[in-house]
Parts: sequence; C-alpha cells; structure tokens
Amino acid sequence: MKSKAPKVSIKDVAQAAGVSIASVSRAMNEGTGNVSEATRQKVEKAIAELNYRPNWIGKALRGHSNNTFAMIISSIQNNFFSAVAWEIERRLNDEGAAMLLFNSNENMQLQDRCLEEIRSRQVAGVFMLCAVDSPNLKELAEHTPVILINRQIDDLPDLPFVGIDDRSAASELAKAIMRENDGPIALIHGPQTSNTSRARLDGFRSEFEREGRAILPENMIEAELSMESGYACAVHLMNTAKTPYSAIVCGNDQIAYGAYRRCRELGLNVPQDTAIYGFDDNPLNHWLAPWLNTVSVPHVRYAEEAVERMKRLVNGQTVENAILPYDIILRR
Amino acid sequence: MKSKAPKVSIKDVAQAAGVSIASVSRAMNEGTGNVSEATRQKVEKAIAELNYRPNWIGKALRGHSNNTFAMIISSIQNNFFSAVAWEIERRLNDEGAAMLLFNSNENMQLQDRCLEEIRSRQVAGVFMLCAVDSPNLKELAEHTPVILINRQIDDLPDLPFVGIDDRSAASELAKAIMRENDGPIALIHGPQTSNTSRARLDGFRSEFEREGRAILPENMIEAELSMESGYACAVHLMNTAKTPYSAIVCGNDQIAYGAYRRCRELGLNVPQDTAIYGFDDNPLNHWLAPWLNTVSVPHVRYAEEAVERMKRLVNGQTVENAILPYDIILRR
DNA sequence: CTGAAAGCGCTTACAG
DNA sequence: CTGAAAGCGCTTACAG
Repeated sequence: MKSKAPKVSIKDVAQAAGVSIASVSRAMNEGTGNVSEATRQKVEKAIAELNYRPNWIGKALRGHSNNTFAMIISSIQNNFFSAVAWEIERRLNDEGAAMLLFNSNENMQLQDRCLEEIRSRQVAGVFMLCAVDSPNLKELAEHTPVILINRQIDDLPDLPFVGIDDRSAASELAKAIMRENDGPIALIHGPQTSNTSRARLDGFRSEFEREGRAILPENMIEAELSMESGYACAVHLMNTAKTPYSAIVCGNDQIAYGAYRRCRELGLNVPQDTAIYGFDDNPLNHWLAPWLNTVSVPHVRYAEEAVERMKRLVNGQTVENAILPYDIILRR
Repeated sequence: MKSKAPKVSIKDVAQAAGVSIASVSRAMNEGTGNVSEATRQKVEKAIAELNYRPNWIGKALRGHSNNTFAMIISSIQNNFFSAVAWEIERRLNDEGAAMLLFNSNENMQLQDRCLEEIRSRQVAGVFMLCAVDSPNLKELAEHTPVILINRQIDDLPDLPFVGIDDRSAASELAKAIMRENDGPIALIHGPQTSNTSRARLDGFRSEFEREGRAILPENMIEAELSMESGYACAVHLMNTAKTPYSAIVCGNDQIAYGAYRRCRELGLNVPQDTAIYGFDDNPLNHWLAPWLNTVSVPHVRYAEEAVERMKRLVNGQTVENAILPYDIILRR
C-alpha cells in the first residue's frame, strides 16, 4: 500500500534555505555540530515556509534512534491488561516514542507471527503482557530488549520481569477468605500452563490445606482467563454442588465476572449468599463490581517500572526484576 | 536510543548464497521479477541458515509498502473505545499491517502532538476514534487517509466517517424511556463540543418535547464522557431533586456507570427505584451491568467498515460514509 | 534470468 | 562553520 506522504524532503529545505542538507540536519538536531546563527535562521525559515517535518524512516534507517516500541498483550478482552497497555503508551508518548500494538490471544502461533513482524521492524524494545512460551520469543530476546509483565516464562527465567508475588498474594487472600466464610468453597483457577496462574493456585491450595480446609477436587476446576470460561466453569461446578457455595475463588477478575453472572442466574445474592473473590482488580470494579473481593495488582506501577527498565535496557544497562506490592481488597 | 538489532542484512544473504542482492530481493518478493529455481533455492537456504528477516525500515524507505497505521483514541478509560481499537488491530494484523497507538485524551494539544509524530512516521493511514478538531488534523488529512469513527468534526465534514445516526437512536431510546417511566426524568448529556453528544442530546430533547414531557433545565446537566464526571453530575442533580428520578438518561455508558454508583450510595435500587439509560453498549455490560439500558453501537462493524474503507483510501479510491444500524437494548 | 547502479531521506565522519 | 560524500537496507528500472 502506498501512502500519499508529503513530498517535501530535507533537500527541498536545503534548496530553499540556500545551504547544504548537512547544514539543515545540523540546524535541526541540537547536539550534532555547530551551525552559525545565520544558517539556523535561514533553515528555520525554510522549514516553516515549506511546513517540513523530518522523515522518521530516513532517520531510523540511518541508524539513529528507532524510538518505536512494541507491546504484545495476551487478551484483548481483559480490561486490566488494557489498562496496563494504556499506561505504558502514555509514558512512551511522553518520551517522544511510539508504541506498536499486537494481540497474541494466548496463542503461540499468533504470538510468533507478531514477533516476526516486530523483529522485521527493528523495534527498540518489546513489552509482553502475559507472554506465552514460543520459539521466536527466545530468539528475539537475544537481540532485543524484552520485558515480561505479570507472567514469567518457565524456560526463560532470565528475562526481566515486572509483577507481584502471586503465591503469597493468593495465600494472603486465602486467609481472608477462610476468616469470612465458614461454608464450602469453590475454586476456579487459571490455566496451569501459566506461571502466574500456577503460583496463585499453589498459594490458595497450600493455605487452605494448612488450615485443614483443603478444597475438594469436585469443587475445583481449571478455566481459561475469560469471562466466558469462568461462566462455563461456574455452570459446571454449581450443577454438581450439593449445597450452595459460601465462596467462589477465581483465578482472575475475568473469571469472577463469569461466575457472577451464573450466580445471578441462579438467583443467588452476591455477596450475601455467595461471596466472590477475584484477582487483578480491574479499574472498573470500583464502579461496576462493588461485590467483588480481589487482589489489587498495581497496574500503574507496572507501567512505570516496565518503562523505566526498558529505558535502562535500551541503554545497555542491566535491570533487576520488580516484584511490586499488592493489596487485598475486601468489598462489602 | 539504539536497538541491538540483528546484524544480518540482504548483503550477507547475497554473499552466502553466491548471488547479487537484487536476486535475493527478487527471490523473496513474489511478483517482482523472475528468478530461476536454482537461485531461489540458494537464497532460501541462505536465509534459513542466517535466520535472516528483511529490514522493514529499508523496505519502507525505498518507497514501497509502509504498512503501518495509526490509531488515535480519545479516552483510555472508555472500554467501548478500547474494544473498537482492538478489533481494528486484529484486522490490520491479519493483513500483515501494524498499528501504532496514541491517546489524545480529548485534548487538542495532545492530539496535535500525536499527529506530528504520525506525520513524521509516514504512516499509511490514521483511524481517529472520537477526534477533536485540531490544526494538524486538517493538514494531515490533506496528505494521508484519515477515517473518523463515532464522531464527526464540524469543520471537516468531508472526512470519511463510520458511525451511527445518533440523533435518531437517541429519539428512539427516548420513546422507550417514556413508555417505561412515568415519573421525572434526568438527563446527563455529553459535551456539546462533540458532534455526537450534540446529536444525542438533540434526539432526546426533541422527542421528549414532542410528547409534552420536556426535561426541565434543573434536571439536565452536561458531563464529560467519564465515569467520574457522570458521578459528579449525578451527585449534583440528585442533591437538588425533590423527588427521586424515575429514570436517569446518560450521554454514554461511562456517564451511566458514574450515575449508577451515586444511586447505590443513596440506597436507590437500580432499576426498580431508578432506571438508568446509557449509550454505546460497552461489551462488559452483558456481564457487569445487567441493569443498564442502552443503545448498542456496533463496534465490531465499526472496525470492519473502517478497515475496509481504509484499504480503499490507501489504494486511491474514494469512500462513502458508513452509517450503521444500532439496537436499543432494554435490560430488565 | 541476472547483476551493477541509482536512489528513497537522513546523519556523520571527513576535509576544507 | 560548512559542504561533498558515504552509507544505513532495501527495490527496481536498466542493460546484458
């Protein structure tokens, strides 16, 4: 596809100003070299008259400053993820950089296709919000700064990571759940292919067991990280349950929304009849899900820490993982 | 910022394959010219061995196929907008194109800064989801395909537009509202600088008036298109109202979420005590806001139609506006 | 079918 | 301080 791009180039400016293109370049870029005041003024006048803007592609090819980053997000449905992406975009834009956006849909092939595209575009760095393991990821990471957010990859333990301690957050939440609920508890956890979901499940289970309230196998089920899957799992669990659950614990907020819908359909009052617990704290909860207890994952700090680390990586520095604080949110 | 990009270029491939770079290029790009089977195989072998991928920047500078698009979205808080952005991204990726993402925050200066960046990057086209009027927009549109989504710009009536007939949707919703509610009605409408908000307000008012149920000035207030603003406006309105409103009509769903929160705080049951009406139908409503009546704006079709039109514009064809069908969603 | 060369728009040593 | 030239990685007429 061709774009009808503006045709005025540095040559036109040079001609209009009566100087060489080298001087135009120097006049535009502060630190590059010295220009006389007279030249600068001529150039600025010509730029203004021609309404010239430097062509980023020319600049980028020349080798300097490809200030473009990429972000791959695993699910377009998850508003918590969107919130992180947006926060990163805002910070990148403040730095004069731009962000290419891709969606992997938790799919290895799709993620690899995105990574191919990213590689060919020579981006300065890649943010991966809940990455899956894929061949191209390992390869790209050898040449390009990559930061993992919210989920680590088992086979790539050295990639910089920004997240929370999911295991301890889950066990802390489990304590609160046991305090608040005497009756039977259901657990709809996330896919065990995900490092994060596994840590959460581990935290929940070990804490419940420690208190002698281990979740029975028939009250536990694995869901995908979506509302639809959460709903389907809730349908399944609550068909087989003898007594209504006192609490339903979910691997993330999306799953919790699905479970909520099922409770409503069954005429259960949330949270009076059945309490629901999630994970992430989607910013919308404050407005739309006042019934949801959850772990607040600091999405704004995710963005801050990830962008900060990316800057360091791009400058060739090393970075350490950021394990950030979380909050247990108990809404009543 | 420098990226540690892979260093293997078309030259290395040419050398490894024992052919010229021209032949490598021809072997890679189908329609470009003829290559013997022998050459093709040598090239493919070299590419595989070196794990080469063409540098997009080189390609782009050469003049062909800058398959990068930009999307400017007015508010990162609005999930309806996010949904449209994601749908567009998905379709663009399917075509092998990529999407740069920007957030204008309904701010003219910020939008202009994004447009500068977009212009210097020579993108193939720009999608604007709820644009504001700004100097650079007019200018960019002269050189680059621009598609407006969900909101037109008064001073740029010729820019291609994808949306619905907001005025008639609003008046249809108003009819339903009057059918369902006998008591007093409040109206929290969007900013009148927005063409879309104006059309909605116009549709509501004229229909209420036509039925002799004009909204009183003290029951009407202008909000920004956010939950926070909707909340603040609801606080204001419901402090002054003598009797509780039978219905609160909102300029979009975000405003409605804010109003909902205020109703809850006041102990009002939604929808039994007070019904709430919104506009857009955020995909999350199905799960989280079963109390919300609204106009379903076809966000998936927005994406389809916008991408389709963009393809035509990029090919130099002309396009007509897409005024799409909507649905009145009455949840009970 | 194939290669040498020009050129996309820029920046940066290199001379002067 | 300034300009001519090289070169970033590619594609595409142009010859052969």
